[in-house]
Amino acid sequence: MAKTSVRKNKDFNPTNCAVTFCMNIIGGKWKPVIIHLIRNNTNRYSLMLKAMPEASKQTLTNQLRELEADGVIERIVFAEVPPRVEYKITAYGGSLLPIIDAMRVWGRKHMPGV
Amino acid sequence: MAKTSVRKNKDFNPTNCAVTFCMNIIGGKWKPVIIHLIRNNTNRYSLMLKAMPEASKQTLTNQLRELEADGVIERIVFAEVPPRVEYKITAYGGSLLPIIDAMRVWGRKHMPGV
DNA sequence: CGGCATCCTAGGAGATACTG
DNA sequence: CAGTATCTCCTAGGATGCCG
Repeated sequence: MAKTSVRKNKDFNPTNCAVTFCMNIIGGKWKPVIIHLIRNNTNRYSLMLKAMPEASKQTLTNQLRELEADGVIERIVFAEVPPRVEYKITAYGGSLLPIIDAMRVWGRKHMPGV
Repeated sequence: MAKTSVRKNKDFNPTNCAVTFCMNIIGGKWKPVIIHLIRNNTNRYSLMLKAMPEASKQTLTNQLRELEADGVIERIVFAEVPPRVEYKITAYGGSLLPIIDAMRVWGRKHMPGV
C-alpha cells in the first residue's frame, strides 16, 4: 500500500476502517487532480506537470507511483524517441470514480468561493 | 522564504480541487471513525476514547475540534456533575454521510483481509 | 521526455502530565 | 469527566540535480 496524507503508524489503519482504506488510496495531495486529468486525456507526464504547476516533478512521480502501486492507474511506456509515457485508469481505479464524482459534487456545492 | 509562487498550507487546495476540499474535512486519521461512532450513539468523549484505544486524548480532542470547526459535528455540554459532553452530527455533516457510506462499501469490498 | 537520487521542512499525530 | 499544555517524532510533500 502506498503512503498517503493520512498518517499511518506502521501498517495499522485505525480500527481497520474501510473508509480510511479508501482514503489512503485517493487521499494524496494531488491524486484527485491526477485522476481527473487522466480521465480527460491529459495522460502524459509532461502534460500533467504543466497542468499542475504547483507540484514538482518528484511529487508528481511519487503520486503516480503510489496510484500505480495501488492498482488505480496503469503505466504504458512507448519505445519511441523521444520517449513517451501514458497513464490510464484501470478497471479497479474506475470503481473509485463514482465516489470521486460524489465528492466533487459535494465539494462544489459547499466550498467557499469558486 | 517563499521564493516560489505560493507557499502551500492546508488552506490552499491544489487547483482549488473540490474533491480535495471534501477530503480535507473527512480526511483526518480518526475522523471517519469518529463520525461512525457518533452516528451509532457512541457520542461521548470518554466512550469514543474507549472505542478507539489507539488514539490518545489529545488526538481525539484535536480531531473533534476540527470536525466542529468545519461544522460537521456539534458539541453539546451538559451542566452536570460529573460533566457530560455529547457530540452530534449537524445537518451539514449529514450531507457527507452518503459519501462516507459509499467509501465504506467500496472499502469493504476491496480491502484485503478483514 | 520522463524519470531517479538526495536532501529538507512543515505540520499532523502521539505521549505524558496537569486542571476545572 | 472532559478536556488543555507541552514536547517529540514521523512522514508526506517540495526543491534540485543528474541521467538514459
